[in-house]
Amino acid sequence: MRQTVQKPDCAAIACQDCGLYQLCLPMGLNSADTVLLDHYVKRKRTIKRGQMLYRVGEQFSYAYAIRSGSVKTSVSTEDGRQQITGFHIPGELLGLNAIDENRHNCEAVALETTSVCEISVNCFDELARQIPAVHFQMLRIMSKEIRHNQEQMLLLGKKNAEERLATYLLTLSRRFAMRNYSPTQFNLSMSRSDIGSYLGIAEETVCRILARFQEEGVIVSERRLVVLKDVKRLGSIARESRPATARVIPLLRPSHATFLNGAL
Amino acid sequence: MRQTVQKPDCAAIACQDCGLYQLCLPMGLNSADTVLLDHYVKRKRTIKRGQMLYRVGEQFSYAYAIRSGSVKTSVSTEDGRQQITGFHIPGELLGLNAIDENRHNCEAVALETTSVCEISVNCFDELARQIPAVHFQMLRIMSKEIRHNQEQMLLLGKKNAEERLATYLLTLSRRFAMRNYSPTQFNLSMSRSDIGSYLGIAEETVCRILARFQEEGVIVSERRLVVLKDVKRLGSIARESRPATARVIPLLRPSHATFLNGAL
DNA sequence: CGCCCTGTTGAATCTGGTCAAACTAAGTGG
DNA sequence: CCACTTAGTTTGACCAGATTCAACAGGGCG
Repeated sequence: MRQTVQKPDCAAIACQDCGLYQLCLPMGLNSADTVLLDHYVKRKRTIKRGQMLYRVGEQFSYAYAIRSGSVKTSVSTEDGRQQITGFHIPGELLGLNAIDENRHNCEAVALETTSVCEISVNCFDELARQIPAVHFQMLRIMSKEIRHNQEQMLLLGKKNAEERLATYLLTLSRRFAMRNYSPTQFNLSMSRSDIGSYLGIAEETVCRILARFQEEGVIVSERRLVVLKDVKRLGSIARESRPATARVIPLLRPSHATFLNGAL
Repeated sequence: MRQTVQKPDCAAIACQDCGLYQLCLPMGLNSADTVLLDHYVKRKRTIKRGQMLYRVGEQFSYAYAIRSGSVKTSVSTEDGRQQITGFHIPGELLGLNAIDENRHNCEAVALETTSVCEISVNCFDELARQIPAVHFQMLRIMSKEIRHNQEQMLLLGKKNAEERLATYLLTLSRRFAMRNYSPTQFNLSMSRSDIGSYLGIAEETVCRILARFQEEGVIVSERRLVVLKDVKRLGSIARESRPATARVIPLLRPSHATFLNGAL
């Protein structure tokens, strides 16, 4: 069983190339030995489109780092209406928010064939005890998620369909850019229906607005392929809360340095 | 300056009666000495209705524990539309989600005269180093917020105005019940406009639906006073995602016991 | 080749928003 | 103590954006 796992293994899990850089990169850990050891405990798992990573109510035993592919998370009303709360791409860590209730409170489904890395919660314990910085990273990850959720609430509560779509396309664009993919041309792994569910509008509305954007020359959209033609215009439609020029924020700031316990 | 603060002081901050029980109660700390020491570093602050606790972009220097009163947090679009993301009552901890960017990403405004306890972020560092359980509590607090936000996204994305109001009243009722106030009769500290902003509907709609509920005998509402007359009915209107019978979840579970470092 | 899923477009309907106005409660200042 | 102001609340009338229902197109896959 996993309880008898050795300490270095846990560190390894967090620091290999399995998509967990969200947790380990900012820590500046020496990964030489961890890479060496990561065979021991890393548990890769591959799931096909439509398969579930975890479901509501399920015991929280693992967090998941996405290696490749993409995943949607969602919550539902008792009568089956489903709200997608997020799309997740490689490098992101999933499931941490189950920590409070010890069971997952949303479900995660693969949008395409997806490879993930399971991290046992016990491993987090281990990791966190050894490397205080891991704790801080966990806090940051959750903090980031809260910020995203706030933006999404603003979108769902106050924006009209056009603004929602524009915001959505721009956010995607930025995320791709951050990972060195083209920010103006990309393939969507999610269906129109998924987009609608995420944005709180009907899938027909998604189609209509995309068609309108295309008419106006703002984008070109052909099924799952999207090309942004006029990012500026898109931005003015989106009317976002934050300036488009994202400030570069240092990964770690002095006042939190003690969290790192000298790891940096 | 606060950097020279002694270790016990920080523990004291977290464990006095200043509303921080969200952070310390589950830890089972001996509060005798901490109460004794809490004069040193606790910084109480009282703000009047409409005054701001922190604003967007402001440096993240303090988290706030609410002692009395209530606070709303909100985010806004660049053209001024405001989405209220949460109402906060005594015992709750505010502002932690700024940890990632090191600056507040929402604003917090008092709904009435409100007394808070400022906790320096440096103190969290101190606290967390001494008592690993504090880290775990911070994770839990943020996890809980994420869960709330997910529910709210479901509400904003998929529910109609009636369902939103019903959900809102029931959620309030449960929160009051949890603090040993009457779950069926309470005063709202927020305006109709605030409720509307929170639920993503116009304040006129809030009025209309409340009037309808009253006609149907589900509630009695007189300005800020609300009396729930038919909780069952309200529940069936709300169509919530979770069963009304909330499971009792143990504060700490075995697999996370190591976080506590034997504090329990 | 034909089925099925996804996406697209059209038309009718309706929920909830907007605008406007009246009303209430609570101050405020003379 | 009362006239006046102001903020909050309530109700009505009208309208627009988005949903719903329905029909259809087109790719992908067995």
